[in-house]
Amino acid sequence: MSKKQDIMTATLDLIHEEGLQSVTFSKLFKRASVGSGTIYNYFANKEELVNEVYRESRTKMGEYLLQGYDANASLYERFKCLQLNRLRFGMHFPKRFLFIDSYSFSPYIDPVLRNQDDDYQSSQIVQELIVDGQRQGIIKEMDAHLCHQLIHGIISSILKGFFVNKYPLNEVQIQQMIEASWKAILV
Amino acid sequence: MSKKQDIMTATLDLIHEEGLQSVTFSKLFKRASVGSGTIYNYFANKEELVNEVYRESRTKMGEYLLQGYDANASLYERFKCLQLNRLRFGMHFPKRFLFIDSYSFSPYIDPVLRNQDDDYQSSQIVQELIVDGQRQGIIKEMDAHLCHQLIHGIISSILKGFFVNKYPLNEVQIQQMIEASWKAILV
Amino acid sequence: MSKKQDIMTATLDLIHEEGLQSVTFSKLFKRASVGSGTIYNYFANKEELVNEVYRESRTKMGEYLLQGYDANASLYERFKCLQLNRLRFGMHFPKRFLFIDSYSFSPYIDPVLRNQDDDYQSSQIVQELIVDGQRQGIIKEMDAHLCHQLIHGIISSILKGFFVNKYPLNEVQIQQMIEASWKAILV
Amino acid sequence: MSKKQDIMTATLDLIHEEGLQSVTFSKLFKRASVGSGTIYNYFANKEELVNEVYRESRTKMGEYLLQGYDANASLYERFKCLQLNRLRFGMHFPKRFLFIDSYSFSPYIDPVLRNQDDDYQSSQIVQELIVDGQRQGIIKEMDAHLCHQLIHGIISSILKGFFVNKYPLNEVQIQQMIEASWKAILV
DNA sequence: CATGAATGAGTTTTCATTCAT
DNA sequence: GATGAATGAAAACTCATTCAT
Repeated sequence: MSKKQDIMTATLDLIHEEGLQSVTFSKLFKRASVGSGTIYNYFANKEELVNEVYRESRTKMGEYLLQGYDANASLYERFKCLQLNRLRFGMHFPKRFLFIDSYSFSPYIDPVLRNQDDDYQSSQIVQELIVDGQRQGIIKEMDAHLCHQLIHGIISSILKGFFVNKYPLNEVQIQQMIEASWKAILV
Repeated sequence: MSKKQDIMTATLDLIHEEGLQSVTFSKLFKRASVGSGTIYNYFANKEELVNEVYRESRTKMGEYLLQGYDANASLYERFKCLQLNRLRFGMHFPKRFLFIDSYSFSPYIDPVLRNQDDDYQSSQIVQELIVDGQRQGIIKEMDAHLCHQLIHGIISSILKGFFVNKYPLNEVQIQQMIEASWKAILV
Repeated sequence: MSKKQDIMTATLDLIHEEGLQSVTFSKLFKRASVGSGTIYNYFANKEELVNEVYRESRTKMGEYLLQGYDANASLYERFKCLQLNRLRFGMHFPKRFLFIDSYSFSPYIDPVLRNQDDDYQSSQIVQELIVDGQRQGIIKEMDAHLCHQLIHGIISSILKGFFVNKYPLNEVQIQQMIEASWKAILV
Repeated sequence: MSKKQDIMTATLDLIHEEGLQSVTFSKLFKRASVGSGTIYNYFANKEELVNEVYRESRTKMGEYLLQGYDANASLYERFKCLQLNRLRFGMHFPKRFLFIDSYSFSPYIDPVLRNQDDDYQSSQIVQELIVDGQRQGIIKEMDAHLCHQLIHGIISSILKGFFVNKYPLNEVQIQQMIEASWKAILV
C-alpha cells in the first residue's frame, strides 16, 4: 500500500509543479523512488493513475467539507461552516484543491468520477441549505444549482488569487469573503 | 494568412475537445487540413503556437470586455456593463473563455502573456471602479485585488456550471448574477 | 515504396535467422537502415507488419506455382508441373517457403490470410487435377483435400530436410520425389 | 512434483493456444495456479522450461513410436506399425506433436535436444527398415534420409490438415495413407 | 518450498521536428 | 509557401527475474 501511496503523492506533486501534460513516467518514478514497472502493479496506465488521484482528492475534500457541521445550527452558522471548510480545505491542501479545480472538467478525467458519491453528500447538504433558506425567505429565489455554484465559485476564485499571491488571506479577509458570499445570495 | 488561421482555429478546437495535453501535431494537421511542415512557417514550435492562440484569445476578450463601456455612467451602470460583458463573452466564445480560464496559470503559457496589455486595460478599469466605489462609500473596504477576484470569479464559476448544463442561463438568471455580485461587494 | 520494401525484406530475413519471437524492432531498424519511427508510417504494429510479409509471401508463391502450367497437358504432365513448381519455389525462396510453412497455423497470423485468394487459384487447380484423375480412374479414390495435403506435404517435408542438409537435392532426387508422390496417389 | 507438472502442462497448453512467442510468465502463472517465483525452484529460466517441455514431449513420442514393434515381422508389417504409431501419436497428443513439429528447428530449442536419444532409437529403426527394404529390392534405391523424410513427412502433413479440420481421419483414411506412403517408396 | 511485490533492462510506440521536393 | 516521408529522442509499457517473507 505504501508504494501505491508514494506514487499517488508524487503524481499530485508533479501535476502541481509542472502541469498534467508534462508529468512523464520517468519523472514520476524518480520522484516516488520506485522502479519503473511498479506503477503497473497498481494502475493500468497513466490515465487510470491520474483518475485515481482525482478520486482520492475528491474523497478527502468531501470529508473535509463536513467537518464540524451541525445540522441544527442556524442557517447562517451552517452556511458559514460550509464556506469556511471549503476555504480551509483549499488553504491546507492547495495541490488537491487546484488539481480538482483544474481537471474536473478536463477530458482526461472520467466524467463518471465528476459525479461520484464521495463529496456528493456535502453537495446535497449545500443544496438543502439553499432550499431551506429560500423557504425561510432568507435566501433569494433562484435555481438552487446556480446559487450553489455561485457561493462555491466565490471561494474557488478567491483561493486561486491567493495562491498566486495577489493578496493575503488572513482572518479579516476570510471573514469578508464569508460575508460577501452570504450577502450575494440574500433576498 | 488563411492557413495560419486554420491552424489556430484547429488548435483551439482540439484543446477544447481533448485538453491541451492530448493535442498532437498529427491531430492538428488533419483537423486543419494542412501539411505537417506548414506550421513551421508560422510558429517556431508547438509552445509558440499555443501561446499565440492564448494571446489571440486574451486580445479578443480584452476588446469584448469594454464594449459599450461609458466612463461617465453611474457606478452601478459601469459595474453592470463590465460584468455583463464578461458573462456574454463566455457565452459567445466558450472555447476561448475556457482556454483562458484553464491555462492562464499553466506552465505551458508564458507568464509574460498573463499580464499582457490587451485586457490589462479592462483590468485597470475594474480596479479603478472598485477604488472609486470605495471612496464613495458604496463598495465595502477591502483589498481591491481581492474584490476584483471576487466579482470576476462569480462570473467564471457561473459560466462553467452553465457549460456543463447544470442550469440554464437566461436573462432572468443573468440579471440575478449581476445583482448577486453587486450585493456581495456593497458595504 | 522502397522503405516499405526494405522493412519487409529485413523482417523476412530476421524471422529466418532468429525466429519470429526474437525479431525486435531495434534489430529491424538497424537491418533495414531505417529510422525507428518509419515503420509506423506503413504498419500499425508488429503484428500487421508480419502479416503483411506473410500475405506478400503467399502472393509470390501463388504466382510461382502456376508458372508454365498447361491445362491441356496430360494428367501426369500437369501433376509434375505443379509439384516441380512447388519444389522449385522452396529451393529458390527458402525464407519465404519456411516462413509460410512455419507460421501458416500460428496464432500470430490472421486466420483470414490463411485462406486468401492469392494462391487459392493454384489450390483450385490442384483440386481439379485430383478430381479429374479420379474420374479417369488413374488417381485413387479418396478425399480430394486429403490427397492434396498428401502430395503437398511430401514436397514440404522433403524441402525441410534439404534445408537442414540432411541430403542433397539434385535433379535425380527431384525426379525421385516427383515419382514417389505420383505413385503414392495412383490406384 | 505436482507443481512442476502443473507448470509444464500449462506451458504446453499456452504454446498450443497462442504460440511460443506470446507465452509470458504471467500468463503461465495464472494458468498453472502457481506463484511467480515457484518456477525458479524447478527451472533456471524460461528457455530451460521450454526445452524441458520439448524434451518430455520427444521422450513421450519416442516411446509411443515403438509400441508393438516386432523386429521379426515382415517389412510391410514393420513399416505399417511405425507409420501408424506416428499417426496415432499425433492424433492422441496433438499439442505435443505440433509443438515438436513447429519448434524442432527453432533457435529457442537447444540443438542438442533435437538429436536426443529418446526417439533417436526409433529413427535408427526406420533407417534400418529402409536399408533392409532396399537390400531386398522392395524399396526403391534412394538416399535413406530422403526416404525417411518422405514417409515421415506424409504423416506430419496429413495430421496438420486433420488438425485444422480439412478432412476427417477415420480408419479408412488412415489405411489409405499407410498404403500411399508405402507405394511412394516401392520400386 | 511457495509466494507475489518490486524491479529495471529491454521493447514498443509516440510525436515534434527536419528537409528534400 | 506547402508538403509529408523520414527521423530519433523520449515516452509508455512489458516481462523475466529477484528476494524478503
